[in-house]
Amino acid sequence: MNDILDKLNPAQKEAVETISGPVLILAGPGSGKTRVITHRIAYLIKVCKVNPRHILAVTFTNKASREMQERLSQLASSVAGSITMGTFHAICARILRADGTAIGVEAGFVIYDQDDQISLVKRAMQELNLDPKQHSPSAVLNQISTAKCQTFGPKDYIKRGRSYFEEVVGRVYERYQERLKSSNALDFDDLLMRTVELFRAHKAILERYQTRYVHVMVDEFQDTNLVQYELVKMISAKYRNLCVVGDPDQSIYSWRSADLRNILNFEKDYPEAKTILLGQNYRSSKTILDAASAVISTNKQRKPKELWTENDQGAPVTLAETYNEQEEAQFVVNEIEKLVSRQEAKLRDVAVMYRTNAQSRALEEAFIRYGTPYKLVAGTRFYERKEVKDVIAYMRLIQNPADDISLMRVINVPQRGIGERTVADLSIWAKPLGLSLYDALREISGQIAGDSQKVLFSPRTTKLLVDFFKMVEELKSRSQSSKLVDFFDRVVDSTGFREYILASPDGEDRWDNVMELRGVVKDYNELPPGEALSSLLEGVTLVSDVDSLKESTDTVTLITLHQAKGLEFPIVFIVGMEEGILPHIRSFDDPAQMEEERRLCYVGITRAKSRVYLVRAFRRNMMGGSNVNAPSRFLKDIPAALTTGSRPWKTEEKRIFQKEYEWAASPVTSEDESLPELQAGDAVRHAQFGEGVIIGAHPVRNDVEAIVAFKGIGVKKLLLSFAHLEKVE
DNA sequence: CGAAAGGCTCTTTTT
DNA sequence: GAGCCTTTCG
Repeated sequence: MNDILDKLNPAQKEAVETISGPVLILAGPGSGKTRVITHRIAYLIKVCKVNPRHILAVTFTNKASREMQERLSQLASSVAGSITMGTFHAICARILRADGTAIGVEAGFVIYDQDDQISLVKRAMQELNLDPKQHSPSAVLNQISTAKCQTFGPKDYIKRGRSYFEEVVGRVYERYQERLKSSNALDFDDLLMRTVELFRAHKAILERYQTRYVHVMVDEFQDTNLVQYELVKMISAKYRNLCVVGDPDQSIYSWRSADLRNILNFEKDYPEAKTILLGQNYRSSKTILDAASAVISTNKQRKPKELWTENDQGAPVTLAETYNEQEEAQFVVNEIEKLVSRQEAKLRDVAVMYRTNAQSRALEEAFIRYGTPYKLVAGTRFYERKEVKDVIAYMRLIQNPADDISLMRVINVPQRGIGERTVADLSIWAKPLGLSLYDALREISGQIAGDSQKVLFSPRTTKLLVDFFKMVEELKSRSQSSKLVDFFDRVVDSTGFREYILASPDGEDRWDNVMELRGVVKDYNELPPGEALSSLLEGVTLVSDVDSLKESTDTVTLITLHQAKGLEFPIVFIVGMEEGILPHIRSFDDPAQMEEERRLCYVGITRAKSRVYLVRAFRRNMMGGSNVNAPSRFLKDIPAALTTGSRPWKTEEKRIFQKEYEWAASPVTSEDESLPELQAGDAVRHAQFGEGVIIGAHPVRNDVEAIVAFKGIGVKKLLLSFAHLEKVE
């Protein structure tokens, strides 16, 4: 049994053994946090003989939860499955499905994601005759979300409202909640807020959970918001065995209402709390840890804490400057190829991190051009793709016909002649009758049969509406009887979705996405029909992209800095180390946000075990135009002794001049090897870029890369096997 | 009345 | 460059 404690250092051991009362574990990066949590749970079960049913563990992502389950089953095999583990949202969804009826939440509710939330805000604003140009729906939603994270309902919000804007938001908020209710839907924030509401209103229910969960643990506590903390406090109030784990320096979700004060308040709310610092880093080289510390130590709103490692000094941090984002991507790919060919790393050891999703584009292009396998973690996130959301909306509508948002999404997809105007009219007609849009369709179908004289729509439109209604009814009856996959195929088939997708631009790719969704559907196939559908729908709303990150294949990982939290890689590239990108321009006028950018940079660097590359570009194309960005201020904070490569801020002006000159002049040099049919100096034509001159060429893998200066466009690097250059005389 | 085409504005990060 | 909205055409 002592193997649970054997391989732990003194601080880790203390964290594992302190099982009663409140505990705050401050865990630096790479300090074996996951290990401590899993060992602590194993210790509770195996040594203290705690029934696993009595343990609740909250994680930040589903992936973290799965990983913990896996590690746990190695330590305490058989029982690991029976503890409650998951994200706040997943756990709350479970609680509300079980007990939500007490506060009027029906068990069959659907969960609205951000996309749906925006649609609903727009709809609410429309109903209130508010101009979306005057108040942006996303700003309004933001306010609503913030309010919910502080458990302010519409009434509380309106009471507090001071400005004109808040008055408007209050009205929208009220209407928004009404609409959620009539659609039998909850949004992300509702899952949390309404669970708190449930517990406040029904002490008996709360007590049941309090009695069950004797031991409560929360991971990534620095990124919890007020409702989440409230929830945790309520559930653990009876036994006060609450263990929270976090690192204030890695708090990067304040824009999602995460509140660092939770950590400060924890010590206030639980004066008897024991605080344990995990300061030894087992992940990174000394150099990397020192560089990261140098970056984070500039923050003012922070308690310094001592981090150390017994790992080797390791390689210096590589700083690199490139001309633009294409060259930046090129540099990354070349460097990776070098590492791989020297057998210093496999592709799977490498992650390329960036601040904004848009930055992945240039990287992807370079990876594709060189044929280096990669996987993109976000981009257009899978479940947010139009084609995927559309199919899901069909299924949601079938499961919950009250879901107006889903109905509006699909009623004319593929186009069946039911336009905006018709839907608006339908909505206006349904509202005073208290009908959902779907029930309104049912009424209309009934009227046709009953030959009512009330004619709402033209005969043509009426027929279209009735046809749609009948189709959905038909599918609904299917959903009761068929296996989920058969039902899925039926949906895609009888709605005409398949032909519609295949006929659209990039149809093949989009169809592949639908088929990928079908693969997910298969996982639920063995459940009984009714249950299968609702589990599927909940699953697809609450998963994130990191959750599906597989380690098995040997590819480079492209990932945002936010998503990289909690992961580790031997080799990390951070690109876009520029003012305006990292730190992001939106943080310039707010010192608190600037500190968060710094933490983000810190999180990125500390993901690395052995090598870090910090790359920046002089020029970057953003919204059509091209910008010259100064090097990131974070680069300056890393002592020169820890780095290799150019310190860009010294040579910057010179570089800009040289580079701009070189590019503008596009001199035809003689650095070339000769090509099969083309050589330097040849004039060529390209389908997209027009006419140009070959500047140089060199072999790449089993291909040749040509460098071509195009008239009015600039210099491009092209692989001959792809580019189809045509020689011009 | 719906669909297609052109013009406008803004770009962070996500459970 | 893309999504969103408005205008125009059928």
